[in-house]
Amino acid sequence: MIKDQFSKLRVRDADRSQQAILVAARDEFAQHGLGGARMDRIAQRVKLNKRLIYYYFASKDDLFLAVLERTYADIREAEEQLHLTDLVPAQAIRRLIEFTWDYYLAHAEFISLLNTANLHQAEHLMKSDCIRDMNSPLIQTLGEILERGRADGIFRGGVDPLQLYVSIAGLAYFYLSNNHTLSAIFGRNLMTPEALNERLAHMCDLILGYVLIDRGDL
Amino acid sequence: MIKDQFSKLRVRDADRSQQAILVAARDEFAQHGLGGARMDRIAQRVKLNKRLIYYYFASKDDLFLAVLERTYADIREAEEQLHLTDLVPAQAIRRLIEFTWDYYLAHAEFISLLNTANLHQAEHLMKSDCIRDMNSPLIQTLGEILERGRADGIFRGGVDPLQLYVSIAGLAYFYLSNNHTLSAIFGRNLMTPEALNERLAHMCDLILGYVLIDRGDL
Amino acid sequence: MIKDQFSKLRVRDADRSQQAILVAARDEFAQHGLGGARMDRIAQRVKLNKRLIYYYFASKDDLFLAVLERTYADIREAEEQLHLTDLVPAQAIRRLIEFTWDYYLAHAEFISLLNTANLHQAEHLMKSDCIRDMNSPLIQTLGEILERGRADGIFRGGVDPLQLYVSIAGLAYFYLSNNHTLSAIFGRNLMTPEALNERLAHMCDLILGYVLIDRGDL
Amino acid sequence: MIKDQFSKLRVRDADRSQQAILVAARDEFAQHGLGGARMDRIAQRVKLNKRLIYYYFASKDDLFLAVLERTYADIREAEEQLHLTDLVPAQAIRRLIEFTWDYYLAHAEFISLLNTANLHQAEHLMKSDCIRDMNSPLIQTLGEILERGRADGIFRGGVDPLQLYVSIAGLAYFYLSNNHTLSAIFGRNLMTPEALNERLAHMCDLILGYVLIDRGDL
DNA sequence: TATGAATGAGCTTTCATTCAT
DNA sequence: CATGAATGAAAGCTCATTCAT
Repeated sequence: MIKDQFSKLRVRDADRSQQAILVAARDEFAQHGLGGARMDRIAQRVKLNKRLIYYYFASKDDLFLAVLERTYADIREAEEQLHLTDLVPAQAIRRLIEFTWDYYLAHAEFISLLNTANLHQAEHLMKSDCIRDMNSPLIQTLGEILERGRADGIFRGGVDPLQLYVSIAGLAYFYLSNNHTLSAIFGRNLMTPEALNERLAHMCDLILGYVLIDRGDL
Repeated sequence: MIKDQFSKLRVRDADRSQQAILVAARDEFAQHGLGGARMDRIAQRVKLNKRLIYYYFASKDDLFLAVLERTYADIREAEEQLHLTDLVPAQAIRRLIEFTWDYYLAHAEFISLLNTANLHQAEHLMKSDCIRDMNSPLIQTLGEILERGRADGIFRGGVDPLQLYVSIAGLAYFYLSNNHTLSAIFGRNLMTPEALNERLAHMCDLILGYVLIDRGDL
Repeated sequence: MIKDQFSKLRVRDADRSQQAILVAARDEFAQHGLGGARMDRIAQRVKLNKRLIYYYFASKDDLFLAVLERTYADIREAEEQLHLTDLVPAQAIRRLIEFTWDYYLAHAEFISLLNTANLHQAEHLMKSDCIRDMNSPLIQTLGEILERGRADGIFRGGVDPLQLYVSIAGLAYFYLSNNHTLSAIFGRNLMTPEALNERLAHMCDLILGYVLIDRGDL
Repeated sequence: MIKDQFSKLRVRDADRSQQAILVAARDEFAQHGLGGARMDRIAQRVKLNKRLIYYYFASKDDLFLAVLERTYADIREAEEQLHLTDLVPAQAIRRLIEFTWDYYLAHAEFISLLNTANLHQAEHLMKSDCIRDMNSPLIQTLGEILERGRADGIFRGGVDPLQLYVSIAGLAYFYLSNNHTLSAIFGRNLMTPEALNERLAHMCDLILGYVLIDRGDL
C-alpha cells in the first residue's frame, strides 16, 4: 500500500537519517570548525533528535570522521568523472586546473573541513582506513599525462606529479580559503565573477607556462 | 623619585605580562583554533591568573583579535627587512619565494591562525583598523619589480602583482598547512629536509618559469 | 494440532526469554547496583532486544523487583533441601552455618542484591506479596532445634532463633560483602581457600561456643 | 573590622566550602549509592554552585573517594577515643562491641557508603594511600586485649583478633544494614528501642560467651 | 598588579522508555 | 514473539566570565 511504502521510506529510514545527519554535520563543522560546532545545532538542522546522532555516530569526533570520509569519497567520485586520459596533455592539465577550481568554488565546505582536519593534525584521518588510498589514482594519471606531454616534446621533463598536483590545489585553495582575509587586506572583493575568472586565468597561465616548453602553444 | 621608579617597574611588568599572555594565547589559538582554545590553558601557559587576562584583554574574542594584530605586525616587520628593491628582478622574486617559504616554515602558528581567522570569515580582522592597510606595501614593491623586469626584457608583461603574490603564498601555504593530510594520503612524509628542499625548488621553478621570458636565464 | 504445538513452543520460548532476561538482569544489578545498571547492557547480555525486556517487565524497577523475587525463591528452595530436622541439634546448627557460608560464597550476587535492596530501603520488597512470608519456616525450624538442644541439656536456653539466624548470616555476610575493603585495609587477601576455611571454622567456633553449654562436646 | 572578618569567614572560604560539599556528598551517596547520586542534588544540598564541586573535586568518582577518605578518618578518630587498654579485658571487649554498635547506629551513612564502596570492588579505596593503613591499630589493640585475657586465665586462647573484629562488626552491620529487608520479611520492626537493646545484648552474649572460658563471669 | 573563589549558561553524552512494524 | 528507530529529560561536566579582596 502506498501509505505503507511512504511510511517506510519517509519515516524510520535509518540510511536516510544517517545521510541527512552527515549533511547537516558537514555544514556545521564547515561553518564553525570542530570545537565551535554544536551537536544541538546539527540536530536542529536535520530536525532529528540529538540522541539519534549518538545512536548512529558514537561521538562528536566520530561524526567528524564520518563527515571527512564522506567528503573525501565525494571529491574522489567527482575526480573519477574527469577522464583526463581522453584529452591531449595540455588540455588535460587545463581541465584539471579548472576542475579543481570549480570544485573548490562549489564546495566551500571542503576547504573548511580540510583546514579543520589539519588543525587537528589529521588525527581523525589517521583512524580511517578508507581515506588513506584515495588520491593516489589522480597522481598516477597526472604522472602519465606529464610523461605523454614530455614524449610529445611539448612538456618539460622532470616534473614531479605530486608537486604539480599540490601546486594546482594550493593556487586555488589559498585564494578561496583566505578570501575574506585577502579581501579585507587588499580592499578588493576577490569573489566577484570577474575576479574569479581572472584568478582562474592566472592559474592556468602559471601552471601551463611552467610545464609547456614553447609558450607559443598557449 | 622612588615612587616613579617603582611605578615604572610595575608598568614594565604589566607590559611584560601582556606580551607573555599574547604569546601564550597565540600558541593556544594556533593549536586548538578559536573554538577549541581554552582560557584556562592560556592562563596555565603564562603562569598568570586567568583574571588578569580579562583585565588586559576584555574577552576571548578580543584576545584573539589582539593575537591576530600582533601576528600581522610580526610578518610585516619581517617583510620590511627584505629590501627586495636592492636586488635584480629575478633575484628579488626568488628572494620573496624563499622568504615566504622560510617564514611559514618557521611560523607554523601563522598559518593556523590565518585559517582560524578565515573560518570565522575574517570578522575579527574587520574590527581592526591597524590590520587593514598592512600588506599593500609589499604588493606595490612586487609591482615595481615586475615592471623593472619587463623593462629589462626578461619578464613577461601583464602579470598582476596581487595574483602573483597570492600564488607564491598559496604554493607554500597549502603544502605546509595541509601537510598532515597530504602526508597521510600520499603515504609520504612531506616534512623531511629533503622533501622541504624539493618543494622550495619546485616553487621557484614554477614561479620563475612563468615570469621569465627565456628559461635559459635560470 | 500443529497450531497448538507451535503455540506451545512459542510459549516455551517466551518463558525461556523471560528466564534469560532475569538471569542477565540479576548479574547486571549485582554488578552495578540499581542506579548503575543499564537496560542496554542487560539487553546485550541476553542478546535480546531491549524492547522485549519492557514487554515482559514493564520498567527497570519492576525488573529489579522480579529479580529480587527470583533471588529469594532460589535461596528458599535451597534452604528447603537442608532437612535440618534430620540431624542432632549441634550438627544441625553446624550444617546451617556451613550452608549459609557456602551459599553466600557461591552466590555473590545474592549479597550485592540484598545490599541494593536495602539501599533503597527495601521499597521494592514491600510491593511484593510473595517475598513477605518466605524466611519464616527456617526461623521456626531453628527455634525447634534450639529447643531440642536445650531439652537434651546441651544448649543454653533463652536463645532467640531470629537473633541467632541474623548472627549466622551477619558473620558470613559481612566478611564476604566487604572482602574488598577489608582485604585492602588489612593488606591480606581474605579470599584464598585457606582464609575462607579459617573464617568458616571461626564462625562455627563462635556460634557453637555460644549455644553449647559444655565446650568439650565440640 | 567585623564585616571584613564575617565576609572572609562566611563567603569565599575555600576550606569551609569543601567541607560542606563533602558532607552533602556523603549524605547523597549514602542515600542513593554512587550510580544513583546526583551532582545537581549535592549542589542543592550545599547551596553552592555545581561548578564549584568540580572546581574542588574533579569528578563524581573523585568526590566519592574524598567522601570515603573522610568517612574512614572520622571512624578512626572515634576509635582513638576508645582507650580500650585502660579497661580489664572483658570490659574492653564489651566496650568495643558497644562502640561498634553505637557508631553504626549513629552513622547509618557509614554502612551505606561501605556497601557502595564494596559494590564497586573497593576500586576507589585502592587509589587512596591514606585509607590503607587505618584499621590496623585497633586490630593490634584487640590482639593485646585477647592476650591479656588469656594470660589472666579468663579468655580462651587461639583467637585471631582480625576474625573477632570482623565478627563484631558483622553482627552489628548486617542487622542494621539489612534492617529494612529483615523487618519486612520477619514482619517485625527491628529498629524499636527494645529491639535494638535486645540485639546489643545478644551480640555481647555471643562474643563474650565465645571468648570467656567460664560463663559464670558474665 | 594580581589572585583564588564562585557562577550561569550551555556543552557532550547518557538513559529509560516508546513508536511503528 | 521480536525488533530497529526514535525520543525527552536529565545526567556529568565544561567554559567564559565575574566577584571580592
